[in-house]
Amino acid sequence: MIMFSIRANNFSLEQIAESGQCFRMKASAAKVYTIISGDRYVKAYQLYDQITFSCSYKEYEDYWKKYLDLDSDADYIAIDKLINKSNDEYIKKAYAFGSGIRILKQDTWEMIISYIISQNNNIPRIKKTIEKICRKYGRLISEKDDIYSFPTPDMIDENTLEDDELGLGYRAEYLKNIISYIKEHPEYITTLELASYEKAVENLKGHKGIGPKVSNCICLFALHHTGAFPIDTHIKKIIAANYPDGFDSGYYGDYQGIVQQYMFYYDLNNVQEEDEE
DNA sequence: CTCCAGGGCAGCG
DNA sequence: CGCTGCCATGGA
Repeated sequence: MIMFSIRANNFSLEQIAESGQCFRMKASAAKVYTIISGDRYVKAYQLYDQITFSCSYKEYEDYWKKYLDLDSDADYIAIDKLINKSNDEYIKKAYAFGSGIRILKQDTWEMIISYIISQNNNIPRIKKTIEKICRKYGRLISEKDDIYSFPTPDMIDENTLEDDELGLGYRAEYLKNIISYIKEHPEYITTLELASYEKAVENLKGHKGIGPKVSNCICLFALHHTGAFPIDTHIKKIIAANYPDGFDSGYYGDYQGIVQQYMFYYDLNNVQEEDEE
């Protein structure tokens, strides 16, 4: 098998997989993570700061390096300094807990669909629904590992999205609308990727089923606008419990999206303590 | 049984 | 503008 290794700080496959920003990354019993994006996949294994990938150096350089945000080490050094010099004890705890998180650069089309599904939904069910969509419309890309691609727009028949097996509920109509729109405007995704953060958010919000939260998630996890700060139920809960005078995400400027992810991950995975008051 | 989940929309004022 | 009730689905 072709393999390739790198070393990295501020990087944890486990934390990224459990961070809730990606829905198709999963670990096998041997702590080997399968990372899937569009019609590609790679397996990765981490021992301390060494990460080994089941792909060639070229494939890593061409795609996975950027996908995993491993070309942005300087940003994570900068945010480490920014958090350490602040006096925000909650953020310091959240950062200490999840400092191996990176903001992935995921496929734009895949994130549009995934985050529309995510609304008023929970992570395990979001993952199941996306898996069903891939099996229903996607292509078998690994028989050995039983992996299906995320379908492209033309692989999806909008008229079957309401099938009970998918369990999309009222979200089926939202998907139908955006998929039809993208089929009629093939340049849409590229236009989004070239747009500024402000224009991308506004444009995304113009579609049914995409509001402030979903649009900011797409901006953060696909378009890599790390100044985006999606506010969901967890972030609201964190702010209510820890910031009686409100939370000024602007302090972290272009890195506030990364801070948001530390907060989210800490709230999601640090289950002991908390819940007093 | 109720409550909740990476919210958004329509319909108000 | 901001606020409120409703929206499908499934797991706890």
